[in-house]
Order: sequence, then C-alpha cells, then structure tokens
Amino acid sequence: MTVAEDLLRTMSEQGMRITEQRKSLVALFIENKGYLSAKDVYNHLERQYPGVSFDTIYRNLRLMNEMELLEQFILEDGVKFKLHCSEHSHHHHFICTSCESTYPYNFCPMGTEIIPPTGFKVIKHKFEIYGLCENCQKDGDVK
Amino acid sequence: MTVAEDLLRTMSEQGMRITEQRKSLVALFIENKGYLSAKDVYNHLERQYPGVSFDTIYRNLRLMNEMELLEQFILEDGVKFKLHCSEHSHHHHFICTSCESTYPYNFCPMGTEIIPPTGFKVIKHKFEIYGLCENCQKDGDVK
DNA sequence: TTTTTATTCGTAAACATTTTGATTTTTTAA
DNA sequence: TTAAAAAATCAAAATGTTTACGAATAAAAA
Repeated sequence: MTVAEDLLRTMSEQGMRITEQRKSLVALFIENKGYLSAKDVYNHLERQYPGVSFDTIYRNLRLMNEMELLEQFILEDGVKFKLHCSEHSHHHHFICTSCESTYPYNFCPMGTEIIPPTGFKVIKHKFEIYGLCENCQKDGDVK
Repeated sequence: MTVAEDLLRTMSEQGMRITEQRKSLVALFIENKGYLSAKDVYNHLERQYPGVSFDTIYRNLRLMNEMELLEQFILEDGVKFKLHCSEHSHHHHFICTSCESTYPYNFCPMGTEIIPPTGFKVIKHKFEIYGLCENCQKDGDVK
C-alpha cells in the first residue's frame, strides 16, 4: 500500500469522504515533502481544479491537522503545513529558506541540560535551523 | 545615565530626533521587557498621545530594528519586538505564553553536535521554549 | 439506482497588519 | 529666534489571510 493510499484510508476510516481534491492535496504533500502554506496548496490544486475555493483548502488543512495527518507550523514567512512526521518520534528540522525543503534532524536540545526558571511550566518548544540547501546554493536561485 | 537615556543618546547620535513619542516608546520597552507587537505599542502610546498614528509606530519600530536597538521576532502569535538583548552575546528565551514575559537562557544548542546535511549552509536558527511562568500559573489568568 | 449527506463552489466579507500621501507640527542647528 | 528638515498626524487604502454561506455537486450507503 502506498503512502498516499495509507493516508486516504485513514481519512476514510475517520469518516472523511475521499474526494478528488483531497486525493490531489494528499499527493501534493507526499511529493513535496516541504512546508506548504494555504496559498501554496491553492496554487497547486488550482491547476488541476480551476475554481477550487479557499474554503476547501482551509477546511481540509484544518481537518487533516486535527486528525494529525498534517502538522501546522508558524515559520518565518507565515503559517505552513507539512506531513505529520512520525519517523523518529520527536525531532527538528533544517529548513532551506530558498526552496523550503526540510531535513529532519534526530536531536532535540530539550533532552539536554535545560533548566527553566523557578516555577516555569514548559509546554512546548521550537527549534529550527534555517539556511541554504546544496542545490539552492548552486543555483543561486532566489525564490 | 539610565538605560533610557543611553538608548535615546544612541538614537540621537545616529541622527534620529528625540520626540516625545520616541521617549515614550523607549520607556515602554524598558519597563515591559517582553515581546510587544505593533498593536501593543500602539495601544500603549495611544494613552499618552491620543491620535498617535500607525505610521509613527511602524516607522520607529523599523528604524530601531535597523539600528539594532530592537530585535524583531516572529513568534507563535505574530511579529513582535523586544529590546536588543546584548547581555551574554548569544542566547535564547523561555517565553510565557500568557503574559509574554521572557527569561533569557544562556545556552545555545548550536554549540552542540549539530551536523547539517551535506552541503547545507546554516544561516540562522530559532530556539524558543514556551510555557507558563510562575505568576500566570497561580493566577489562572488567560490573557 | 436512489437517497442522504458531506463536500465543494463561487463569491464575498471579515479581519488584521502594514503602507501611503498630503498636511501640520515639532525638533534641531545655525 | 528662526529657518530647514524631520517627524507626526489623519485618514484611507493596500495587502494578505482566513472565514462564511447559500446553492450546486459528488461520494457513499441503502
């Protein structure tokens, strides 16, 4: 069973109907692997389904986030989504600021000697490393 | 010389004129110590100077960011500014998600065994720890 | 196949943030 | 003290993101 089929099956089991738009959205995230904004997703779906509405995009991103198929991040340039990354439980990413491809990194600084101020209750953390990937340095591309 | 006088002197030396609004803005950041959005700054200045314009706020935040008196951050809830923190060169923060007070933490995970993917050129990083400070846990305040 | 109901479409509006421009006021230096 | 320049005001608009809703469509179950 492919990754896409697996995701779609999960969605179906959770009561979501499998529409063409949803198949396309899932395919997009699988082949892209990076962080995508609602606009990015819209731009892509709009090619296959001219007239697709933002309603559809936002609703599906929200639903898939709620059922933990996607993860939502607030990055330097706004709200982004990516496939829920479960490979090594908890980890962080290198993020290319040009093409936005990501490279998971299996290390979390929270595992080290982090001592909060007195009484501070840690809830979550953010650790991202930004830079240029090999390709984008070659290209000299500025997105 | 107070911190405020010090900042204002620097601004003056860089060619900025010292206006009442700028004095008030500087005072705000000094007494607040946390992260402030443009709106936060507006709300505060508006009390002393009814009719203060967004133009003024944004221009001054931008100028002070450019001359490195303020730092700009993109946090969970948008663009924020805080006084440029120079105490121990490079460090990170605990951030209370309720009152947005911050606690500098003199440790940077980049100093540890971080190995980027082949060819990846690291440019910057983000490491923030969110939670509830002692006071906000007591209060049960939800901002 | 038919029916039920979720989903999408199309469009607009809500919303928040930031920028602009013409005019007035204030600061600073001569 | 006065002139020149910078900064602030006021109001509006540009911008970008997200939400809303009635009508139309399509998916899934009976």
